[in-house]
Amino acid sequence: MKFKIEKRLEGKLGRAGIIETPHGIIETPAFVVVGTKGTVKSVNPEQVRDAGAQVILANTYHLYLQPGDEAVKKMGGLNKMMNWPGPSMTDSGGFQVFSLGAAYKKGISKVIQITNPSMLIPERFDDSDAPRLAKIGQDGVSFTSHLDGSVHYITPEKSIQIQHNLGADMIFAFDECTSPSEDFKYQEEALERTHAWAKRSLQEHYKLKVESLKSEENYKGHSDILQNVGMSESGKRSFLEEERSDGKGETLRSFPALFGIVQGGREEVLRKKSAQVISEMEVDGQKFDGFGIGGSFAKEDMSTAVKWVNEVLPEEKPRHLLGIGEPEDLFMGIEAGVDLFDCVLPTRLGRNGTIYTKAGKIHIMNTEFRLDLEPIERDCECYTCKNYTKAYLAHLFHGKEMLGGTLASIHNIHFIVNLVKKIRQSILDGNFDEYKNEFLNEYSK
RNA sequence: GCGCCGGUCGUAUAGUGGCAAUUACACGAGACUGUAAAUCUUGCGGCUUCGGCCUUCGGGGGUUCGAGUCCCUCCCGGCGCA
Repeated sequence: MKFKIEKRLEGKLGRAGIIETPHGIIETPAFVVVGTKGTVKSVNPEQVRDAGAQVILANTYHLYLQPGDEAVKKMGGLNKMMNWPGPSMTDSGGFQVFSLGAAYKKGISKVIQITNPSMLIPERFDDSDAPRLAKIGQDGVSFTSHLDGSVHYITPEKSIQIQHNLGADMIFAFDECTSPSEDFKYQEEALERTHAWAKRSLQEHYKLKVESLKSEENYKGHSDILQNVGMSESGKRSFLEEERSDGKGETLRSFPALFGIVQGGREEVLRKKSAQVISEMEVDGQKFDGFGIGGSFAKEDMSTAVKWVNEVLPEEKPRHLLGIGEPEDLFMGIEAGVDLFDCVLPTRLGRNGTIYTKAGKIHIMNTEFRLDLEPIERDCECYTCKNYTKAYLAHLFHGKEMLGGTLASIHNIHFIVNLVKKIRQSILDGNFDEYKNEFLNEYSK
């Protein structure tokens, strides 16, 4: 994986760039479409592509449970299995430490409304005996499968092994996503754990790289490279510069790029420390290829937290703001130097009948749309808008027809992916602020 | 004509003396941010100062402190016998 910055936002952290992966390039900033179980729910890869998506993200935990990472490997890896030709990523399972752990059955998620102050009580609310499917152990996390109740212990090493088997282009270190309602002491404790796990993730990643290079199948024809294995540090470093060419412009061997994850809750000290530690972390000269910014946020905190982190992270590597995706958040993140976003909202909202428009979100099942013969947006270029009316979509949803969720998801993916593309273009054209104001004025009026 | 069964919120249902009345669907509104999610919450007789108040279980009458529930009668529907 390579990353190149093309243009910066004057006086700000934002930038537009290009990531190169074995499955093609990603023009950044970019929105990554989520396909947790190796499928973007309700839409096929061609529809995802046609909606403008460049890259998708699947989940380690879910694919490990079903069908199993070995099965995915046998099917030729994530991309081949799901017939997705473009760049791909996998999340590490770190979010499930939170969603199936501290957040389990509590109705809390990535972004917490500060309007509920009880969410932000200063002392840690000890509910460790509350029912949860994920429990943090000595050196990993034990998960009780939501599918069949079986228990699985996931360590950083295990997460990386699974992700190597899944074979995405970009993978993430195993981390602990914390809730903003945790107190400083817990955030600090969790952060140390995340850092220790990051180190182990990096170690395991490096180890698997070396093993893979040493293996028979990779040996063939590449003895020159392998002679370096086990030799000097500089030698190791040189062959580990992945995606080397054999002189004919072909990639010899591609490894996933590993992203380290910054945590630290809403604490400035912890966020900055984390960005520092993660960006400097190395194993035998190997560092993280990019960075994830994780954690559950209070909406009001998100912008400052992202800025704290991106001021510290090295600018020559890509940054991914994990799980974030409302339009306002995208402008905020891009302005603050984020290159990649992923979020389930376009597809989840779509399936549940909420549709993005430039004038805000609409509930397609509301009475007012039952006889509305207009497309969702007259000037939208997506398949849904070019071919169907709101009345028909409303009918599909009322009738519980699967196509409703599909068409709404296609539009929502198109809407969000292309919003980010337009923001990127505004950076290149030098009119980011104008575009931002113009869009947000109409969107939130 | 006689006998039996039945008529409850849009629909289908629960309810056999304390009931503004069960459940499901439909309908209305809302939520959803590294997917336990094609899911969940909530409203669904009217008014309300949220304590209540009023009007409701085919129509009418009655028994009772109290009736969707018991009695009488009428209307409507189904089945059976003539």
